[in-house]
Amino acid sequence: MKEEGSYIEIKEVFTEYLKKHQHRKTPERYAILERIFAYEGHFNADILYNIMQESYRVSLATIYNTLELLVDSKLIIKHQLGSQFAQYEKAFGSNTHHHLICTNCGRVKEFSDKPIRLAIQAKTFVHFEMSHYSLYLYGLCSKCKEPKKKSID
Amino acid sequence: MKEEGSYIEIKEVFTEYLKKHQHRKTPERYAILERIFAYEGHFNADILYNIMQESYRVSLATIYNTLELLVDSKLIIKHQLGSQFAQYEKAFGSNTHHHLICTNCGRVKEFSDKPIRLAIQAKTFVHFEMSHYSLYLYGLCSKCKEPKKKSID
DNA sequence: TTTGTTGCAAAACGTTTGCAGCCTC
DNA sequence: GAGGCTGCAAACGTTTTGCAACAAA
Repeated sequence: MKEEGSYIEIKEVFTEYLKKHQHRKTPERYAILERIFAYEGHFNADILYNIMQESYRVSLATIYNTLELLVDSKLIIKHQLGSQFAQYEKAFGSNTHHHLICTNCGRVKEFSDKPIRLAIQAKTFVHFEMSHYSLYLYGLCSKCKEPKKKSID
Repeated sequence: MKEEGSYIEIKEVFTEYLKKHQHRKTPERYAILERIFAYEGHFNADILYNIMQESYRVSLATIYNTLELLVDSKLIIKHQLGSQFAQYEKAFGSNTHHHLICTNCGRVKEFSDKPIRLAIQAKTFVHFEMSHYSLYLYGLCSKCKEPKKKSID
């Protein structure tokens, strides 16, 4: 897995993708990519839309359009973490991680685990070519497990 | 993990759950459970609604209500496999399995893998109590990978 | 110049909710 | 009989779509 750090590199990957698929290199698309690059953590279309208003004004339709391109170009990952709306996160710059989802409050936390990662990566299929994966562990977070004890968290 | 086979046993589990949570034992709820018990594979609320019309007529609202109870009672598992709508499957009668999802055609296949299962089950958290998990592997199925070669599958 | 892309608003989609009547407890 | 559950339809929130204007190629 290549470690892609700078925005310049990410931008190049996106440009290559757009060129290859004969999509246009619009300022909106790069503005969105730039904003995502600077954003830490999970986000959804609405959050991104609100953030964008500060810098480069784009419509929700364009947000969705661009998110789809970014997912297809493997620059971001789309999650459906149980809620109605899709959540996204950068696919570059950070290590593979999994998600803990509290079935009571919906809170999402990330964690990494080498044995799990290795076990999954070791798996190969004759009739399937894996590109990426998502592991979601559901359960109760500390707050919902022990409601009597006030955790600051 | 206890192997629950017959509908009688499943029904008992559900009855226990309803009793414990002071929910009423309505004919609609049992009719839905019975239909799910007989159904093979993944389904969603709409599919279930259509199937139900053949035997016991219930409204979509009741379908959703009952699905939530069944999820809560751990008799079925809810998945968000990338699409807009939730998919469900029985949590009884079959082994733990994971999902292969084709990013091109959306086809879903199941597979089992002991090393992966053990690695995940070995993981414990101080501030999180795992109840269940979902592993989704995304990629290209044989049909979408080699479109020239006709696979019978 | 061509045609993909944009913004806007309306539509679509799965799911949830409000409410009157019903039925379990 | 009280109150949870049902069916129905309307409401909801996210995502998609239709269309005219725009701009990248």
